[in-house]
Parts: sequence; structure tokens; C-alpha cells
Amino acid sequence: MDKISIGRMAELCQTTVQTLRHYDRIGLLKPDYVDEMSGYRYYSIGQCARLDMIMYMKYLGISLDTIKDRLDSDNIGIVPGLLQQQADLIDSKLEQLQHMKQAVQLSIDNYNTVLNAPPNGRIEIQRLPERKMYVYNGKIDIYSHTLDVFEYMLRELRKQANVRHLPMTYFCNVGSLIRRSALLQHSFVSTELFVFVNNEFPDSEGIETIPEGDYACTYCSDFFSERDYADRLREYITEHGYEIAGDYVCEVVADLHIIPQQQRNMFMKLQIPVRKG
Amino acid sequence: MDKISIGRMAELCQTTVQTLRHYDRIGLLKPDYVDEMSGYRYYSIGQCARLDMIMYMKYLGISLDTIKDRLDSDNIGIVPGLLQQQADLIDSKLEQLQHMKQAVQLSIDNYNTVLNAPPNGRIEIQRLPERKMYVYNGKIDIYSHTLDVFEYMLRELRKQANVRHLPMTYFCNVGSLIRRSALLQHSFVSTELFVFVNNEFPDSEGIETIPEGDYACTYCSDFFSERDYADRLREYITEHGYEIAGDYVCEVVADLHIIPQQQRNMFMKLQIPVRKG
DNA sequence: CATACATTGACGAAGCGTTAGAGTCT
DNA sequence: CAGACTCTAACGCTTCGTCAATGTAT
Repeated sequence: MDKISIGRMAELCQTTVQTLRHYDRIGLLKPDYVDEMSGYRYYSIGQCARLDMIMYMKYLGISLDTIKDRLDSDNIGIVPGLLQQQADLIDSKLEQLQHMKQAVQLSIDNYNTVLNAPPNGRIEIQRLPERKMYVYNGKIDIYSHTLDVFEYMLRELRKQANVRHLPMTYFCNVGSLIRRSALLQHSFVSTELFVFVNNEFPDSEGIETIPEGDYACTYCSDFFSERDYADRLREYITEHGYEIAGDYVCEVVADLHIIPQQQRNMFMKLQIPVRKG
Repeated sequence: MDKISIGRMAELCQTTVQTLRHYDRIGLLKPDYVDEMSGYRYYSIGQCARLDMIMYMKYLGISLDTIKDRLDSDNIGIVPGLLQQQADLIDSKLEQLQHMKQAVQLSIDNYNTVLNAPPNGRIEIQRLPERKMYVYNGKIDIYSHTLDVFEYMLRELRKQANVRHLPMTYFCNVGSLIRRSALLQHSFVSTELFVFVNNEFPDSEGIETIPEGDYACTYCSDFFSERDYADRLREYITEHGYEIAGDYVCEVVADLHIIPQQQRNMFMKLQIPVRKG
């Protein structure tokens, strides 16, 4: 029977010397024989089988502790449960990664929107798709208070979103709403904040849909100028023979992308759905 | 301006006190004000913006160090690169997880095959699908040596598979081949090992395909009895008026699932493609 | 004897969680 | 004054990678 040194064993099994030493320390894979004088570890070729299994289980994402328990017990019956558990774990990780991917893509999109946006205040009619949002009513008008109050409302929205298990992804695009009825009365009051959610998101309490259609849009990068820009948007709508077809949406396209020092630094896209009157 | 205690700040931003303390220590988020007497940290509501950004970037999988660099520089231009880099990283993680998922599924399937297998030696004709494999020729007959030699050949196969960047997944189902020509001459010699690979795996050197078709199959759980079982398989084929249509395949359905103590402990499915003569 | 290979032990990394013992806010 | 809150400091977790100083195989 060959005596296999630690270096050769590592090479045979496509791992490293440190890993083998580590496995020895934690009792996961003890060398077949240890020289009493030198302390050198020697493995037998048969131990590759155990090491293969360790590496395979590790590849499946199972922790070394669990692997050890599994290998030290002779109970083979637990294997299917272990495997199923891993399958579930992998699925949830996959889902999480999908969300992350969406989030990154959304950030990239938002960043590009900011880069390519027309100058603040320029008004355009854009065709926008149907969108879904989770709406939170804070019962306080954000426009008659300071940024601080807005910030506290954001905190509440975040907490609600958390309770509702909305993934972090969605918190990238927040915004505020003014209902059409209020808008028609020239009341600029908003107590509602929202986050856009996936179009596949299941309908439930707080989830609303705004329809596909033409929107009068303009960009604005200052919280306190929003009202002015919104007023101009309304003037534009009446001057050009449109009428207001739905709720006013102030979408914060980017704030996380801009370095926040002492306060939030938002870039907003104001939108009012229109139709020819 | 409110003085927000660490506990309240944690609640507002949906994180923990320890996290905030950690961020303070590493200079990622310093409290607005620290009481000189008590050492108590107090935050301002405006700091939520920075914390939001930190949490969002963390969610994107960016390390705290990178986040710190990013937030401490005023250079906003690096953002797109950072985001793209994250997108790529997520994609590769996704791919890896998909592989893991396949691997787990394969293990579950194999386990079930073992559980539901007919008794060793019972012979059945089964319709098996087309399969792809990566074949490695070790130039030594595994059947005229000990298990140790087989083990060393496995090591070589593994190394080759590694060089070819075959994912670990595939190493779950290994096996050996005897070519039809050798089989017809009643020669039981195999120098070739293989691993099954995905059917989508690109064709290249060493990749072979075995066709869909009828196979005479039997199960065997002892390396040294394989030859006997294979002989009986051949007898069965001639006795029942079949003829050998292709290469003999010895598929190791499970060995990782069986606890290996001193040596590999294999459960094999022997297969010979047949057609009516 | 040269050279590659082996040893132990300790520290580091990422991002906090946890605990202990003591002080502070309301 | 009670009870909730906060402080610092230090260790723990996970899976090895990376020295450093030194001994061994061939």
C-alpha cells in the first residue's frame, strides 16, 4: 500500500495541502498514518473515496460540520432529507440572486436615465408602460413639511415594505402620488409614498396599477422646486389641449446613485397621465 | 433636529445596533454627534440617506470596503463600472448555483435509482435515452488490477476533467467503457473511464455520445463481481436472440451516497445496447 | 549537501452576533 | 428608582490562505 504524502494527496484529489491539514485538525479526514518522529501525514489511496465525498458534499453547499456528522454516523437514511434540504436552500439562494440581478439592472437603468435625461424642466409627452406599485399612506402631507418629515415617512414605507416582505430591490425606486381629484382642485397635497414593484407581483392590499398611456413628463433635481415644475406641467397640459387622465406621479429615479452627504439628493421624474380633451 | 439614539436609528433603518456600531468602528457611518460623557452615539435623520445607500450597495453584494471607498470619493463616474462588475459577478454566481442545483438533483435521482433498483443480477431490457460523456483513456486495463489502480485512474480522470473545466457536478456519475469490438471477441478489457455530461455540453475532444436505444441492464454492487454479471448479461443477450449493438457501459450510479470507510463502495448499473439479431 | 517538501502555530479575512460587566437615560 | 437602553472590549463563526521559523525526505 502506497504511503501518499500530503502534497501528493492534495494533487491527486485536486485540493490544497492547507485544506487537508485543516480537515485533519477538525477530524474530518485523518491521515491513514502519521510518522511519529517527523509528524508527517501519510494517506492511503482508499481515503480518496472519503475525500471525494467530502468535496462533493461541500460542493453541494453543505457545511463541514454537517459533513462530519453525516460521515461519522452510519445512518444512510438521512441522505435524502439532507439533499432535499440543500435543494431548497439552493432554490432560495437562486431566488435571492435573481432579485439582486434585477436590482442591479434597475440601478443601471436608472443611472442611464439620469445621464440621458433632458435638462430639468423640459416637458415631453412620453408613452409609458403599465406599472405596479406598493402604496403607503403616511397621512401627512409631505409637501407642507421639511425634508426630515419626508425622511421619516420613507422610514415608515421601508418598514411596511419589510413587513410585506418586499425585496430590497424595490426600494430603489420610490416616489409620491397626488390623486387626480386633488390635482383637479389645484391642491398639491400628497400623503402617499410608493415603491414600484415587479409587474408579476401578486395583487394584494396596497398594490395598485397605473395604466399604460401618454404622460406629460419633466425632470427635476430639487425637492423644493418640485411644486414649481409640477405647476408648469399642468399649465403645459391645458395649453396644449390635453386633460389630466389620472394621478400625478413623482418618481425618484435616483437618489442612491448620488452621493448623499448630509441629506438625500434626489433626481425626480414628474409624470401626469394625459389624454386629448 | 432630532437626536436619534442608536437603537432608534437601527429600528428606523431596519438594521441592528451592532451593525451601526460596526459601521462606526470602520468609519463607514459616523454618528452625527457623540456625547462626550457617556459615549452615546446620536444620529441625525439626514444620515438615513447614507445608510440607505450603504445597505443598498451591500444588498447588491458590494463589500463594505468598496462601499466606503465609493462613498468617500466624490467621483460618481465609477458607479456604472461598479454596477456592471456586480452584474457579472451575480451572473457567474447564478451559473454556479444552477450547476449545484443540477448536482443535487442528480444525487437525488441516483439515490432513488439505488432504492428502487431490482435485486442484483436481475436482467431487464430498458429503453435508455441518448447520453453524452467525457471519456478518458488511462491506457491501463482496470479489470486486471486492484481497486487501487482504479482509484489512481479515477484521480487522472478527475484531473483531466478539471483541466477541461467540467463542473464538479459531472463527477457524480462516473463509469467505465468496453468497446463493442473487444466485447465481441469476449475480451473483458477496459482502459477507458468516463463521466456523463449534460446533453447541452459542447462537443469537443473526448466528448462522445451514446445513442438512444434498448439496453440489456443489470445491477451489481461489488467491483469484483462485475465481470460475472457482465458475462451473464452477454449470455442473456445471445439466449434471447439479441445481438450486441454497441459499447458496454458500466455506470457507477452511486458511490458517494454510500459511506466510504476504507475504500470506495460502488453500486453499478451494467448496460449493453442490443438489437434483435 | 541541495532542494523540495513537511511541520506547528498564529494571524487574517467579512460582517457582524454575542456576551460580560458597567454606566446612562427617562 | 426601575427598567430600558447604551457603552467598550473581546471572542466567535466559517473555511481555509498566508506567513514565519524550522525540521525532513531523497
